[in-house]
Amino acid sequence: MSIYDTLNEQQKKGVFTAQGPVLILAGAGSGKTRVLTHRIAYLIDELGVNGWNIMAITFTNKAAGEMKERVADIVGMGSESIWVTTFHSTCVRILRRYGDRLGYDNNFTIYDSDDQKTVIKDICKRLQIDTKTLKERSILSAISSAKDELISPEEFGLNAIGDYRKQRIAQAYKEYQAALKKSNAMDFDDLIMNTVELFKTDKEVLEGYQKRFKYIMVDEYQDTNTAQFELIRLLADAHHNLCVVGDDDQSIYKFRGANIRNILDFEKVYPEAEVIRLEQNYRSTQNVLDAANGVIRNNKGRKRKTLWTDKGEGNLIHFRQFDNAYEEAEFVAGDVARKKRKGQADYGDCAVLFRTNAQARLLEERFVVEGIPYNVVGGTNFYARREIKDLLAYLKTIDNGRDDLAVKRIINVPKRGIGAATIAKVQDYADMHEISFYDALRQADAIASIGKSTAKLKPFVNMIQAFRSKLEFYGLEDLIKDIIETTGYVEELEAADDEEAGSRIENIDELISKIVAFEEIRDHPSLGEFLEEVALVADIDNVENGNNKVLLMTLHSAKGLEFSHVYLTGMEDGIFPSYMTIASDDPDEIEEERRLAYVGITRAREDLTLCYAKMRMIRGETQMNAISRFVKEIPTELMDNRVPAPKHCPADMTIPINEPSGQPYKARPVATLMPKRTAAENKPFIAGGGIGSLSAAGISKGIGAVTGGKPDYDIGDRVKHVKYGEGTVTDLEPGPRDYKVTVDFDDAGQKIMYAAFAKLVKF
DNA sequence: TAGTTGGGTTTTTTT
DNA sequence: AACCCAACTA
Repeated sequence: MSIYDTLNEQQKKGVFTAQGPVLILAGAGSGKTRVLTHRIAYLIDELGVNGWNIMAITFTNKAAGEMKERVADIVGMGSESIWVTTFHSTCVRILRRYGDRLGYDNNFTIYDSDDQKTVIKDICKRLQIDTKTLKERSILSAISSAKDELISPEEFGLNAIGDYRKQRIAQAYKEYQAALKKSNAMDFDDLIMNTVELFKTDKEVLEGYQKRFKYIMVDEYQDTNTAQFELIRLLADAHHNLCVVGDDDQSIYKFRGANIRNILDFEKVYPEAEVIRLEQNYRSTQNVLDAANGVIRNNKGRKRKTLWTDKGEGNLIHFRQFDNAYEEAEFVAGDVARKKRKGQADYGDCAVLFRTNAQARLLEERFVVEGIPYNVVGGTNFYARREIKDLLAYLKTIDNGRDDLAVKRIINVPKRGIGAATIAKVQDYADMHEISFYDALRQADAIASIGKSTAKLKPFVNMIQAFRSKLEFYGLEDLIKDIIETTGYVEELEAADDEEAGSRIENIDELISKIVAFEEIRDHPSLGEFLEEVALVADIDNVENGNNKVLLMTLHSAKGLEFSHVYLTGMEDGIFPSYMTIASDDPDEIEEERRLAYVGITRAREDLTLCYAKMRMIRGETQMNAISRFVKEIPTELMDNRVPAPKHCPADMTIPINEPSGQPYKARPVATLMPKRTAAENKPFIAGGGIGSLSAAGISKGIGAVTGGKPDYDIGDRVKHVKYGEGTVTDLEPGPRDYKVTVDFDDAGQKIMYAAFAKLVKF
């Protein structure tokens, strides 16, 4: 009996074909992760390959972490040394080591989309680009696409000849790259493009990595872009032991540069490639699969694939129609509650999917009312929130003084009376002497034009310098608390005392928790590493399994996940497929949208519910939409089709799909149905959240973040802290928003902390 | 310099 | 509906 016995023939072929290029076309739910993990096990245990020589690339940190775990479970020794990471982390790791060969400092900063926007705005001003006709957003997306295709600013300029608009973008692109380099910063796309550049210009580096990575595997291959493919191609060039796994039907990231040709043309690039199809689905019932197949068969130009399962037919697909989005949300939350009550499903078995993040709002409110624990994945990234970005900017300034953006962000936050005029003068001085903004600040005395304001700049510089020198002696937790204390950041928020301030403070507490957690996990936690980790996390990465909450997320976020019970909401033409793709003359766009529907449907193991709302408020406008064409592509015999019965009717009523207006169900006026609740009114209902909560600010902050209550320990009690170990409580006093507890730890000495996130356990 | 207000804009998806 | 920005006022 070996671990490979449970694999089917095709899966075995995928595992045992270790040499040469391999393309595994893996339908949804066909066990591709099992193939990858067993393949790694086979390489190590049977072929004696050193884990050091294996690289597996995934798209999210979450997927990477899970793969690492599963490999460790089945491989005896040597799984620790395998590189299992995302494209972006891989590139950062390489560039941290060799970035200097491209003219960057190895402690470069990673810019997020917010930072990019700030940079491009400034450039548009300088180049006098009229942002009415040429939007910053379009410029950035043009730059991003160029980088995905490995097109340099120079090349972009050459292609732009004769096209004024393109020429302007080319200028902006050039300026943008210069600005980033000057700030010692890279954006997401640079990480990939620069690594490719490094490999192409530096044989020594490339050969080093080629020698190391004898076996390379790429997951979600259909979502790779041209630059990522080139990166992989270069790495695999010495050994050709490249195994890619993907499903062209699940390619949903074209807007991010994913090049579907990578998968469709794999055999052209590697004519000797072995192609393996995984067509047995182990996830869903026949009905779910038939529904998925019914939709996806309307796409042209896909690789032939027929998914089958030996599971039974299972439940019919439920199709539910509502008058408006409030009723839809009411139904979904109610249905989850009903299933829970009847023991048909637990919260953690359910997921609610939608096309756009904005749709989460109503659903969330309804889940709060019902008291159902849930998590919203995505929306505004935790690290993109203002207060978090502010504090991170302090950390970045301390870590990399060349990051002008970070310095400018915080120089007057909290208010120090340093205004735009002063900043402009400092910048002029910096430009003149070709030094960074921060270095210019340090020489403020020499800037004649500033005058009195010099007195305001000096304390700022001194403060940053002090943080830097103190960092030699204390850890990141002490640093962030010192920053908050010294700058009075939280104090200012407390003074503001509005509703938002409360949730901002909670977010800051959560940031501190994340820093504490980071320091616990790492052996030698450094500031740079923390900032790097933070820059590369995706929302989905923080979703914990096993805390039994309903997950609310976009269809995109749901890729790669599976749930027993899935709700697809907003099944309306104009929402899904989105209006943009319907209006587009490019038929490929609607096909990508259809693939998204395919992804959504195939997330379900047993039970799939599609929801339609006749009316929906979009950007302040009430829209009426037809039933999604994707619903109509599902064979009708697979569906039950009902509108919920009005209160006085005994049973649900069945009506034909094509005549939603035929229903006898009159809604009460929308306004009285579900009056909009303010955040304050929502507070008593708090249900979701918890540490690591990804929910929209304010609505579902967590159990662990509840502040103000008196802890269950007192002065003199012995307590245990997750990091500092055991100690004695020496002081406990009520602070402005939480108890401040002082503990004399046996090993770590005396610490003062807020009770809510100290999480001390009395014993 | 800081805070307010009114007007204009909004890609849908994200590493 | 919500956000962002520019212009205006204190």
